[in-house]
Amino acid sequence: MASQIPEVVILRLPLYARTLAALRDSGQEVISSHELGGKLHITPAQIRKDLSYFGKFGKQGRGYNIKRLLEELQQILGLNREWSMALVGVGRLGRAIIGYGGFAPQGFRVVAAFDTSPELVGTQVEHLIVQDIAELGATIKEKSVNIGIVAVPASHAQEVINVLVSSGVKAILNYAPVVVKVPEDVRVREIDPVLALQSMTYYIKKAKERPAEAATRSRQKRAALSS
Amino acid sequence: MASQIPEVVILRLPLYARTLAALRDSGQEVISSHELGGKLHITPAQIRKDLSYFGKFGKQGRGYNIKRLLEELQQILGLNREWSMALVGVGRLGRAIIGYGGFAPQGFRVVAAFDTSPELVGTQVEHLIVQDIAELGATIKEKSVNIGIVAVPASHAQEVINVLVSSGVKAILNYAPVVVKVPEDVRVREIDPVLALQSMTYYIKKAKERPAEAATRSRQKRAALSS
DNA sequence: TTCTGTGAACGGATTCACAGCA
DNA sequence: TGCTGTGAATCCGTTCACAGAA
Repeated sequence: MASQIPEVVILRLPLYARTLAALRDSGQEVISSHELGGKLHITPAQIRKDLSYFGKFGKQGRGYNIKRLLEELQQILGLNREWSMALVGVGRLGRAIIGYGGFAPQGFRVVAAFDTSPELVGTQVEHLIVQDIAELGATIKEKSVNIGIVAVPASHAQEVINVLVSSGVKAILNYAPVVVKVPEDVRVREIDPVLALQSMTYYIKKAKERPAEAATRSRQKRAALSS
Repeated sequence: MASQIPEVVILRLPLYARTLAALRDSGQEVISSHELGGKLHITPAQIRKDLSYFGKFGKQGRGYNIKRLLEELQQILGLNREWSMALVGVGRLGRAIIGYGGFAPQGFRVVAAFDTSPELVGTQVEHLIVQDIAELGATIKEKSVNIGIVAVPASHAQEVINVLVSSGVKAILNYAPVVVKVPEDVRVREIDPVLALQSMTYYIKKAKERPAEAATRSRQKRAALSS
């Protein structure tokens, strides 16, 4: 029963959490769904409905206590702990991922890096020693890794993901430009800047072809902008 | 009139194009909506409906000619040309973006890089000389840049995007973890691996709390898997 | 008043189902 | 027989609108 929460809702929660964290750091204590919606281009009703799946966090007439709501969201999303991740593929992209400073402050840590290349295995990249992919299963158990990051060429992504999945990983951040097959209980998120670009070019092209009505286009649902 | 094509459809087209390109390279000549759907976890009906917004590209009883359909999609998306991009923010992330090998083969080229730091301006990064952001407007016109890439800290993203927009850029790839405000006729795509991770942790956490029904969860629409 | 929480109404994307062509 | 193209039906997320608490 209960909890069949739409996936889109889950995708928006981290956005709320991020924004609330920034507001908290700026010293603000309370926010209304209207004001939060203004910042995120989301309607106030949407935000209230999303939150209502998880409980009643607001006060009528006032809004939401930022600190309180943030803590609730972190609890819901599991952000009040550290998550260990294993990276596969220590090429140029993989190295950039290891060096990316955005993960650690949010509690995500790359604790192991794997590759197949004999030249790479054994070498040090930042704080990690590159391991052979044969050791993946053992290391994942040993270091309680929950998340895999795939940064290998598209042609090898599926096999790498098979190894991750058979080692028990349930969440994969996939930088390889392919849609992969995974069991029902494994989540994959694709990070692909090229796909993002290729959908934007459609709109640039269209606007150039018919410049007159450029602004008529429907955008994502129009946010009720605050005052 | 006409063309109010849902944005989700446009987001799927590059996926189709990518897959068709791989099939073409593998020598396959024809594909059915059923087979293509199997590779992408998309229902055959969805694919046929998506394509029907743009024309009739298939042959009943046979399927789609891969080369032909790919060319059509490239035409529709504007992928049959080069696109010039300007990068703002030459920190660690910015440098990784400049060095990323995935853009060029798809016709996307970073032709200028900007920063505000006096230490960086004038230095060379790969094939580019870092320019002061004050030169952005002029360079964008000069080099016919259509796309901006933002790789600055969240706190500066909005102002950088304001500059890009006022220089005429209509598409922005935003690596900064903030939702920014842009005019109706400007497209923004966020690239944020942390948000992607933070929504997956929800499911990992949930599965651990109620392991019994882990596999019961509804996934994204179940694809009718091929044979 | 102000703003939340929520059932009901709505709207739009997905899926169905079938006519029709190869 | 096989598979496309597409109106119709369905499903599901979004928005509405209002009761009710502060």
